[in-house]
Amino acid sequence: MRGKLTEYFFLLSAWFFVFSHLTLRSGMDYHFREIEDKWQRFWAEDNTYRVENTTDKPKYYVLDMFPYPSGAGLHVGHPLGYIASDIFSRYKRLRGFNVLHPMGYDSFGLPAEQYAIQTGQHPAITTETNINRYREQLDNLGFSFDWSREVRTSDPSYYKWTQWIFMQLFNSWYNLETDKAEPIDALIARFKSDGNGSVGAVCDDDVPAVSAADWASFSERRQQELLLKYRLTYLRESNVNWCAALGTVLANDEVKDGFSERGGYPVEQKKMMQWSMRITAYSERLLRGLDHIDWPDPLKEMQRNWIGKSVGAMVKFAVEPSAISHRPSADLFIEVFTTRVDTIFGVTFLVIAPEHELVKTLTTAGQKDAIESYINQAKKKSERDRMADTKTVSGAFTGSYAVNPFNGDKVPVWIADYVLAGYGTGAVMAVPSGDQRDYLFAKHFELPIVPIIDIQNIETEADPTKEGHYINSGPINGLTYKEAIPVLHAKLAELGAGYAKVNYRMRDAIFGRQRYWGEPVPVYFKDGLPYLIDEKELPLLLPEIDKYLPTETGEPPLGRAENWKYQDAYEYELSTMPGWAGSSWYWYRYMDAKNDGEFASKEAVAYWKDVDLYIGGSEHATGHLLYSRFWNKFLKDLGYVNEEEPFKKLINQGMIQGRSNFVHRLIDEEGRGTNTFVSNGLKDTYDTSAIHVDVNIVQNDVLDLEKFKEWRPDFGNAEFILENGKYVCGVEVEKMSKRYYNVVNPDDVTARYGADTLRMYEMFLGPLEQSKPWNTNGIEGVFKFLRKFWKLFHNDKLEFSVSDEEPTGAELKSLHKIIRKVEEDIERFSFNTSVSSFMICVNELTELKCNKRKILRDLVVTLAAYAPHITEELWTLLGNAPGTLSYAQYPAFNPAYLVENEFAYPISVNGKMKMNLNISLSLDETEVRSVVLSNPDFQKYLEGKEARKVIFVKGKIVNVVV
RNA sequence: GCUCGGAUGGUGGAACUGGUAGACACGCAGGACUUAAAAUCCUGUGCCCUCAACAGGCGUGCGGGUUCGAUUCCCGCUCCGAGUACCA
Repeated sequence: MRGKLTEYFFLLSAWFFVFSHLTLRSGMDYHFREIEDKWQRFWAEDNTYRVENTTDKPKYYVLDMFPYPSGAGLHVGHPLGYIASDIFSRYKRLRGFNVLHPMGYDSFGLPAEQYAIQTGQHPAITTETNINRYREQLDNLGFSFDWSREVRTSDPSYYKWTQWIFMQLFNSWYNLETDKAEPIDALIARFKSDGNGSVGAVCDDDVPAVSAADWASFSERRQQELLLKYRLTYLRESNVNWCAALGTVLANDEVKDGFSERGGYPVEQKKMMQWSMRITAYSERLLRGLDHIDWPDPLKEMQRNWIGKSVGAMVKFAVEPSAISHRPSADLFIEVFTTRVDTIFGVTFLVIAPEHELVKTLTTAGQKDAIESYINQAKKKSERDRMADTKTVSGAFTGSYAVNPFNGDKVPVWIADYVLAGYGTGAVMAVPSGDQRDYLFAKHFELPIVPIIDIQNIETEADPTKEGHYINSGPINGLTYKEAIPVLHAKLAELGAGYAKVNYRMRDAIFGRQRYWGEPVPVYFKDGLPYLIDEKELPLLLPEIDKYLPTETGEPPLGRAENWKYQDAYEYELSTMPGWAGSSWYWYRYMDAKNDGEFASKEAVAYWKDVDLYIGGSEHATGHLLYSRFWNKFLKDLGYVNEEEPFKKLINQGMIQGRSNFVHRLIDEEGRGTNTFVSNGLKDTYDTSAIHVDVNIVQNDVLDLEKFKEWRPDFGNAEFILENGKYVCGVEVEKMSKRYYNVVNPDDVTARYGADTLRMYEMFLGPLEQSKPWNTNGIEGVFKFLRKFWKLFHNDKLEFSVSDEEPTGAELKSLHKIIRKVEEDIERFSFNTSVSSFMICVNELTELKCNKRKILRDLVVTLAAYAPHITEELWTLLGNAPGTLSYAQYPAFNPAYLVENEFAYPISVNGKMKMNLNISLSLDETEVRSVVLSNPDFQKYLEGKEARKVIFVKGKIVNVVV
């Protein structure tokens, strides 16, 4: 304790030294460090931003995507969204809302585990360290988070409820009749009374028909097996992305080009028993829900594409028996999904995926070698290879034929890797006249191409249009597309050959990882079947293990836990939940973060309802944001929450890219680097190579030569060829990363300029949604602005001095312009323009030498959301109680102060601006017309010509047409 | 390939529903203050022509169009960024 205290004082005095040094150096009177420390401490001690769940104020929920606490700490790009959301939260508070603005950590994840593997350090320990560092950095920026509601997904008190939600999913099925999830008990009751024949449910494809009598006769085991086919989370043998190097399974969106997104290791397809989430049950609701939420259109579009709804039909093609030697049954069919049944008479062959289950059956003896070699070749191709040559046509004939149910034509069955096993039925009916891939395939293998529409042009490529009238198409000849569809659907039903069907691209989400640092799945196995542990035993704690690696037998790390058994008898599930588990419901936990009896109380959920504003990156479009909507809908179906959609409005903040600096090193004749460096403007006259240089020793692209020599002692005696006495560095925009020496730590910026400057500067940089490179070139301007603002309240002797005189019209006008502007800008998330307007306002008031209390008081409130520290300080200097600024009232805008009676009309001739004329705004069109035309200065623009027409827009423009 | 964004001075950007393009800031140049520097303040700064002022011409990626008037709307193109990947 004593040691800590001494350390504290030492640090404090060190700070004061740095601080007073800075002050003396710059001679400034705005002591940001002192002010910011003081108020950050005050807010923490005062619990200024603690929020209650019960008030008579309207609620407003502002959420940031919580961070994964990485070892690298925050860089200057991370806080961009947090600053915006903080400004918005503070503004809403000033508008009388009860604002929930929490923060927490998505603290389960791979990097901590990878670090544990390397160092043996428990991930919980490194995670804790990283969180503390993040917290310190966040605190430095003056955010108004209610830290009493902090959540950490890796904390047992939190993952207890993640596990609980998993249990609810396990205990639920999706009823298509009511179009919602329901308790599994209701399904069991149906089985008991009627069997499963009448049950409309989302379930596995291979569910057998079961009568009530069957069900009653089933063993416990068979009953459980059947139920598992209906549960919303279920075990399934699925093709997973297996990454041998990571010893784990990756989700589709974690694999890029056949390699793991993290680490870049090769990924192969492997069959494995996996927990899955039946998100497909919600496809339609996830799609429809997008129409009712205020999200950026590109983001919604991404989700729509991901869900990938297509309306079409299933059509069965009977396999022609003759050719097949070893036919297992008489009624063998190939089922295809098509969005163009209308082209069925143009089918000249079928194509099935190389992995299709019928491939073996359909291959005739004569084609066996060709098919096998093609399959082997397809297997060897990595996804990257397949992507690289989309133009190459490949495939093999099985030797079998199928029969077109509509006209009885025999068509050959081929295999080709352009047909994917995982989509639709893994088989397509090929219509070369209407589909370009089919067309290329037919041309390549010399298969027939049959035109089916009269105006179709298939000379050089397929024509997919639906215009015109059908030909060569039996019953639909002469009909248009619209007329043909009902005829075809009727025919399909009549023939028993198919039915209309809606297909989705989205697949069920795999919900398990062969990893340690994640939520344990609250399941144990008895006779090879999964059972939930008792709810009272939650949380199922993550056990200690000796090493964070898979076991020797290839089991996940949890297999190493000693004596880790349910009731000392049954094996627990050894995989853990994926990264997105904890983040799929966290916004509810913030509502009632400490509740030990529920994930959040009914009252809290009823009060806060949903997130009004969510700010985060668009990279989560098809992961986190889709899973969260899924879990939210599920929780609503069971009555635990009240809203169909969790995030009413969403804003994507752009990425802050790094801005790298280079020095240009002179190269000698042999191509070796020398000890001489050339300034950027002169580099083209020499042979040079560029070397990254730490951006922190560069200011406005000018290199600090001494610091450079210090930074790279190996260049301690470097020589420089300067331009205008300076060494100018080269510049490039790259990812912000340690290896480019372009990482800027917000702590360094706040040490130099303060948090208020950093906050305003990040906003000043440009529109929130836009990605932009970080550079500090303009930060001085924002810093100067704050000092000017401070000066308004102080006299020449740097004493606080405001006057109680009545404000003038000009002063009131300036104030009310900014009151309106900030209001408008914040509501449309245009924070950058507000900062400019604040500068204009302070420039105007400085010009007017305004230090009137009545003006400055309101200005302080208006600026409070952007620069909370300096405004708190001035607010108390103005005589208000400390801490009350956050809950003050945003000043009311009074348009009366902005009324003008004159306007400097731009006068243009033929649309080109020529001059300005001050004209009273009370004049109407004819009066203005005569004022302009009779103005002597204006005559010369007419050049003696007649004014043919005068366009007049009141308060805007006068345009004279000659 | 498809989908969605974007392109404005030396730089970041502004111009909200078609109405004075370049606000605000950085940078740069010049000046004041200072022994000097820092800080601060003042002036100028889209490009071209002009000694300069006045005046003029050009100008929002490129080419057209609609309009009294286009950075803004329409058509075609170029380039950059993001997402997606043979989806039947």
